[in-house]
Amino acid sequence: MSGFDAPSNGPGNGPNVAPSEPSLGRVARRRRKNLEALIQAGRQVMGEKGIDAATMLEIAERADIGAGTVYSYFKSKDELAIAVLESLMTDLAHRIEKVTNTFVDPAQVYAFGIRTVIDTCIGDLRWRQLLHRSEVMAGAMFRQMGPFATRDLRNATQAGRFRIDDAELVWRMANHAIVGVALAITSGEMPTSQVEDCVVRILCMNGISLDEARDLATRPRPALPDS
Amino acid sequence: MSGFDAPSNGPGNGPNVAPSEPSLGRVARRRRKNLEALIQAGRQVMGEKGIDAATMLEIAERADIGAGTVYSYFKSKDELAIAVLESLMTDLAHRIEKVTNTFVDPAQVYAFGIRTVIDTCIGDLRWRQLLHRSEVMAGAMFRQMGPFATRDLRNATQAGRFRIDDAELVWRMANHAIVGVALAITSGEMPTSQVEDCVVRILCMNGISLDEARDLATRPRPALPDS
DNA sequence: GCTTGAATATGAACGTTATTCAATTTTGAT
DNA sequence: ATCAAAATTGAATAACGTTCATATTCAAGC
Repeated sequence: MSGFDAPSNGPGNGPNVAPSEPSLGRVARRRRKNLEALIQAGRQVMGEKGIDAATMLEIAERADIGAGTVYSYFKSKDELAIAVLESLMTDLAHRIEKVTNTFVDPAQVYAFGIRTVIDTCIGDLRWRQLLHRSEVMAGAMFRQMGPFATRDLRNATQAGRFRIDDAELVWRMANHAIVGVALAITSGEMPTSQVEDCVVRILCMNGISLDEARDLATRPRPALPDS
Repeated sequence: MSGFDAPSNGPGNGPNVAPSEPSLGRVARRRRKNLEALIQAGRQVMGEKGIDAATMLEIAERADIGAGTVYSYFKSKDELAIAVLESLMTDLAHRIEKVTNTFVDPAQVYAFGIRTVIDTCIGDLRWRQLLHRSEVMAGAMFRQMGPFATRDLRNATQAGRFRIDDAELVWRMANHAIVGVALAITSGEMPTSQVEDCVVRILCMNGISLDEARDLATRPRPALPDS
């Protein structure tokens, strides 16, 4: 089961909005609603046009918020983009966990996650555009899906399936490799048929043999629940 | 075996720009000179301020070229950035080859290259700024250093040191992992002491055991020649 | 209910900068 | 010298992220 629940707002910077308490004042509630609307609008517009081509004005209008007001929620366009991506990542992480917590092999849990993330990146229209800011994408992925992924890596290591000292390190590298692969596929530089090989190589980073990695990557995968 | 522009062990091949042919017209020669000046200016300005903060005007002025003229050489700012990065990559690839073509173990050749690229990314001030456009960085790296890297991967595979079917695939993933690692280190999210572990994991992608990878990554490395 | 000041929202205005384009210069052949 | 095509120029354009003076909303105190 989920030992980690993704916190709504990570440490460091981020929009300052109180957690959802039922006894919150009207202002705070509206503020929260506007924040949600902004992220939702950001998901739409940025998913359609990409992060760079999306304009703050269009996002603000789609969220029914004044252009300048956005900056009382996010310090910059990039911060909004990060929030949007983190929102997507959190959703996906939870959908993945719904499936994998029935698995018995901890290594397979990780393998399933890797494969699913890649598939989503290249399959979901709304994700594709966002790949073109690799470092933002990988950063959000690292932060939001990290707790899940590193937990799986540690479980598999403890079970003797993987050999990893620093799960965060491995996860970070896997992250960037995933984004790179997805970028290559969506831009037509690589056929979709190679995804499995990519998963194999990412699994190799966990200190297992090529054959073990191949075995893990070719196991049948159940379908994801709808979001 | 390798592609047309795959490097051979023969030294003396200059960077991507051919040596000035005397049979070329005066216009073509001046055009080539301006192109070089532009890339050089781009290396300077973008290396100082990063790709985004560098302005086309400053680059044009530093190259002693009219602001609009740049667009007769490059279709866009991004295209100029790509040329700049490719220029850096080519230089580094040749410096690496000067050292590695004395090695006997083909696997060590690759390992040295990986380590050197990471070190350059995080050590050279001019490279650091450029990391923030990961996808451009990784793309240039893939294209310019690819011929060298895939050749090394294939050599090592043929020698039975690595197990790789598609060298391009592995190189692409290594690429993005390298950029991700460098980004994490330069932004303080990861200590420099972890670089060796990163190299180990990248080597693991080549289908070797963790111990073999560790052995490769810890071999003493000769110094690079100055550019 | 009314007042009030602080928090919040607004969108027009600003500044920056990549890109364009009409005018000008250069080129090489006649 | 002449001319047409190619190359160059830098001022003008347009787009967009961000700021800011003003307006609005809210909840606490009277």
